[in-house]
Amino acid sequence: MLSKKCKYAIHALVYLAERYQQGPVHIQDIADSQRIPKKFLEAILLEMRNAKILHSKKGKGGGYYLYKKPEDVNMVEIIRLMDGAISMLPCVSLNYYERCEECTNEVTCGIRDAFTGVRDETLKLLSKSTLAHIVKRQRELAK
Amino acid sequence: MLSKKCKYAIHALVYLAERYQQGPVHIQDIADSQRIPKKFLEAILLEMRNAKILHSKKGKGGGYYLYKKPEDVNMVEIIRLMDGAISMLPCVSLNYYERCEECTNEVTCGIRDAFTGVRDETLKLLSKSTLAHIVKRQRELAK
DNA sequence: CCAAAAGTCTACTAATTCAATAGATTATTA
DNA sequence: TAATAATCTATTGAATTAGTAGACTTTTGG
Repeated sequence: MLSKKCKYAIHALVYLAERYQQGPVHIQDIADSQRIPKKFLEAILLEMRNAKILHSKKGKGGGYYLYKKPEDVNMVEIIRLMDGAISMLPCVSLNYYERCEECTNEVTCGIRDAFTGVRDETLKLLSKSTLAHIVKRQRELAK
Repeated sequence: MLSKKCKYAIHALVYLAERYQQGPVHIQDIADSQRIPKKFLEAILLEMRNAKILHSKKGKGGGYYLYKKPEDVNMVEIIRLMDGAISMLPCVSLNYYERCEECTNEVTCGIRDAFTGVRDETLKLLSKSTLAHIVKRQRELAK
């Protein structure tokens, strides 16, 4: 399950993607519309800013806006940033690999196969899922 | 990520599957070989017993053994039992569905699509991954 | 038949992670 | 230059996960 933080991040990003190239959006505006605690959202946006996904503008008329193009931001990137590994087992993770403590011998472990497959499929699907796709889909559904 | 509990459960099951139809195995034996805290393992095995995956025999010469056939126990069943939902979002879960709090309108939510796809693929792969497969794979790798 | 073995059950406690809040600070611009 | 809005540091509270303790029950081999 994705954490609340990650879900908040996705919703905030979609909101910003819907307003791409329309100037900065206030944190307060995002917080209100997406029902996210403002202070928590601040931290989340800041993290995405540091990851160069968002930019911000301080002072009057400031706020946050997408730095990357909506078609260049996919779910894999967001989940990794917010929650860490995509895979279900650390010993199968590409970006957050860790040796399985409970594994006596990783080489002969028959469990990893299935989870490697799941990881690959998940990455394939989620990397295709971009903010641009989501916004498009949203607009179709709203008709 | 799967919880430790779930990983312990999988390892214990694989261990028992390797010894299928060879009589009951002591909790202590499983705990020692798989490096699982015994008391914690007790609770895990009990849960799987209540789910009719395992059977147990009390008293001297007792222990736990697989009740279901190794080819009939797959990863989906174990993960659901130990950790709950397989899907990454509650609003996309088949067995643990919950309305997304942060979703203003679930019907027009463009986020769900991708995660529905991930759920389906994950279920497909993990339901094919049975104890029998894992043991077989393990024996091949050990050669 | 009874003592030892081994699972069962209830109830905690500790540790970690997740979620949220508070408040002071800095930068910007109208 | 005052108001606005993001930035940063630090903490707190809540929930979940992991692990422990100990008494109880059942079974069976000698």
